[in-house]
Amino acid sequence: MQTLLKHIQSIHPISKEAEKSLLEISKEVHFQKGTDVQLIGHTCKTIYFVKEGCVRIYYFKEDIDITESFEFENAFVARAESLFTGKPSLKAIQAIEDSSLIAIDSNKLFQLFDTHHDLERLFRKIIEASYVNTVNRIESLQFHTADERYLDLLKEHKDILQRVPLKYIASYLGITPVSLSRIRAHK
Amino acid sequence: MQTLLKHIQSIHPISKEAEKSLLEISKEVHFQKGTDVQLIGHTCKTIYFVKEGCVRIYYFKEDIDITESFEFENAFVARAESLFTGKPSLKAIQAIEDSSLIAIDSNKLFQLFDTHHDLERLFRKIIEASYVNTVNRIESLQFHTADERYLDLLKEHKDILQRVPLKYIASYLGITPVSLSRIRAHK
DNA sequence: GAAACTACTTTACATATGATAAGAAATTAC
DNA sequence: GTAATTTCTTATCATATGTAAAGTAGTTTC
Repeated sequence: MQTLLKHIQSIHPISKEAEKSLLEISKEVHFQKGTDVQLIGHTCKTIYFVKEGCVRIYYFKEDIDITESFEFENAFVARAESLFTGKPSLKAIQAIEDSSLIAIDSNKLFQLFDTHHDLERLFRKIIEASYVNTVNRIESLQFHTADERYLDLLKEHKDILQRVPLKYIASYLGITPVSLSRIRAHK
Repeated sequence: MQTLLKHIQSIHPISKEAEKSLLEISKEVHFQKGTDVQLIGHTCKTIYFVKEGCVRIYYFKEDIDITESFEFENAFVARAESLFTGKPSLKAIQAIEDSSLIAIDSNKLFQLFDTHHDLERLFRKIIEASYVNTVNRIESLQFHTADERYLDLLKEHKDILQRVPLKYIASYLGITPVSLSRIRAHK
């Protein structure tokens, strides 16, 4: 749990009481490579923090598996569209490697916001940062070529090729595995 | 200002005192069609609420004008990547029609969060909703054809063709104006 | 260790989108 | 109201990506 507290500290320091309350609604969970952390159709009631390993959010479009996002160590993961609307999610979370996650009960967390103002601020900041990331990703998808997006991804996650199968990377970039192979061959 | 308060009410009701404080840091501003509300290179310190008219966020990629987003009546607009990081923005906000906006001083707003917990919650929810929107937009850019994206946009904003020039719509969809013309011709 | 399966690459062809240029339509300026 | 400017469309050609199929390499299963 120290990893989580340390990460939080770097975003927005919170009181000892808030830390204690947060830990009370958190627990460490483990998932084997390839297994689903959360299933399609399930309403998201948990926010995860990746302590070790990596996960992806994915969904199916007409039977094709599409990776929406990856998260590695020291990042939060949740299916925002379900967590913030209360509707069942069309997406799943899957462990790409054997992973240790810290699961935070979101309903209890939202309740804590009433008594711990600093916790709400912390999570506001986390959401803001995620929002900025997605806005940047839109820019990337809107006007960068697949080629540029591939190179940008490698720059940002230097070890992603060693950790994540290319087929997941392809759909994340918005292209087919065949097209990704072609791009890689031209380097 | 009633429009703003009414909109807020529908998201997360706040106390009379919070409303009063919010109005104290807000003022109505007017922009003529085609003029910039905020300039490129300027650090974003204002959150706007569109009372009337419509605006777009845009930037230049290699001299080409690209529309990142549109906002119409009853929506908030801000350049998130600058507002939440404090860095100068590479983007501008422009009025597409003669527009009446309500300008909220973001630094003062963030200060109010300390005394008005309900205000922070309101804006947390606003950010959450924006975040969900951008996640959905990624999905759209990632695996829908330009054709599908065009039809989706028309469905969501039925009057957009009457209000927004096609060249702005084209770059928003991630395609050239020529390509958009082609898509429209095939309907 | 052989068989089965999965991930990745390569090739050939089809299609969508980009780039450029020219013309038509609409809007703005005087 | 005409001229000038901007916006939009159409046509042509080039290029990137998709689809399908076959082959290779690596991994898993028993």
